[in-house]
Amino acid sequence: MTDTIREAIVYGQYQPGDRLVEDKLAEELAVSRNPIREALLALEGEGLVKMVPRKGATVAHLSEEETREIVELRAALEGLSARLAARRCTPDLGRKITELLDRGNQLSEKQLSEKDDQDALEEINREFHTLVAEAGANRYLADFMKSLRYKTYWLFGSVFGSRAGQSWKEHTEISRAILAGDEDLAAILANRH
Amino acid sequence: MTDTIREAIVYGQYQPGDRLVEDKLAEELAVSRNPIREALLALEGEGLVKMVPRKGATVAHLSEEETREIVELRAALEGLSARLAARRCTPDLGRKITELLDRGNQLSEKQLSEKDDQDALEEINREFHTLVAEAGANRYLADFMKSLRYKTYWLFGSVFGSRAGQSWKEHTEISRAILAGDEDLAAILANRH
DNA sequence: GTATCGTATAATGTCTACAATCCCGTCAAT
DNA sequence: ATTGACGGGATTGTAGACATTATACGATAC
Repeated sequence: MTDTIREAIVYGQYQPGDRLVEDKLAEELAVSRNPIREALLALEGEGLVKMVPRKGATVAHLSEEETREIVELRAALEGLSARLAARRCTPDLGRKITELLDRGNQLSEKQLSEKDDQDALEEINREFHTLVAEAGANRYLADFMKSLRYKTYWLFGSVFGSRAGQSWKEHTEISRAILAGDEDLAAILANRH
Repeated sequence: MTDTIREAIVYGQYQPGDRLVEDKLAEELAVSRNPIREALLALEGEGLVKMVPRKGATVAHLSEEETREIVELRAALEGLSARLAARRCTPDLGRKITELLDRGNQLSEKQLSEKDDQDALEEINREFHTLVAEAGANRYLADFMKSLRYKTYWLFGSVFGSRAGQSWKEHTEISRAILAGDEDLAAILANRH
């Protein structure tokens, strides 16, 4: 239920500022209001929904200010995450990362015109970040970054495709620094990324 | 409702691992199960409660591993927060911080044996961190750190009192770095703190 | 014509009831 | 004695109904 509504928001089915009326959602999704309320509450915790007591829920409307804050924070935390990964990366995870890198490189060498390829690359992108977070061995950081990534995708989803190739090159460099255990370099690269 | 349960957890009324049965909580707090469910859901989002579908909610049980992760993350983020504060601190906020520092210093010079004084100092401590977060001008970071602070208090609440004096000296130094706009120093000091 | 008050409507907050599921203890069969 | 099936009790998930409150619109007074 939560996932259904979240995707509807992230994929743009509901626009920022739209009211999310419990009765209507309940009818559309063919459940009672109770599960809807719980889903909205969870989404509020993630920052995608804004709830005002006695007034109802709306899709969160991120001001430029907040957008800046999210991007800034994500940049800083990607840096921190990469630093921790460089410090702690186990051989096993290192192998997985290089493996994923190979797959990504193969894909990005092909022409990127096809929709399927782009989707696949995005999926690999996500996996890459997940692996780095795992290597950092800090679940709280990993969870928080996951929600931040959701939000940046939400904010900039449309322009991701065009940067996919560039993005992948940067991943390669970051990985190299992580595998070499160079904390500072990994942090700087990831921050810029 | 949420606040009531959270405090009961943070102040140790419910121990980690304890089951939180909706019916019983509902009866104790004299409401129906519905508000309870919503509160538990919110607390799960904060990480104080663990919910398993169809099995129920328990007070989260933080392993040593997780404790380490929380402390590590908080240290890093306090550093980041102080860095941002040093970069962005407005004159107005600067005044407020020095003001708060004075009040804190006055209090910490008195003997700290009295319970009231300790409580007051803790309150000022909280305000200090809140001000620094505000100066950093990043609400997402500020919110996240607030929940981290809740958790560290929960984990180490009992030993806070003894460190209050020491802690306050460190605050003074951090403030000085922030007001001077020295990002690196502020970050390092706050990280260590 | 404007402002204010009252009422109607719509939406949220809460409660009670019921259905679905899980857990534990008992009992029988091998 | 151990394992597996079966009930009973407890607990969660969901539905529907009621109470409470915010908002919008219209009527009335000035």
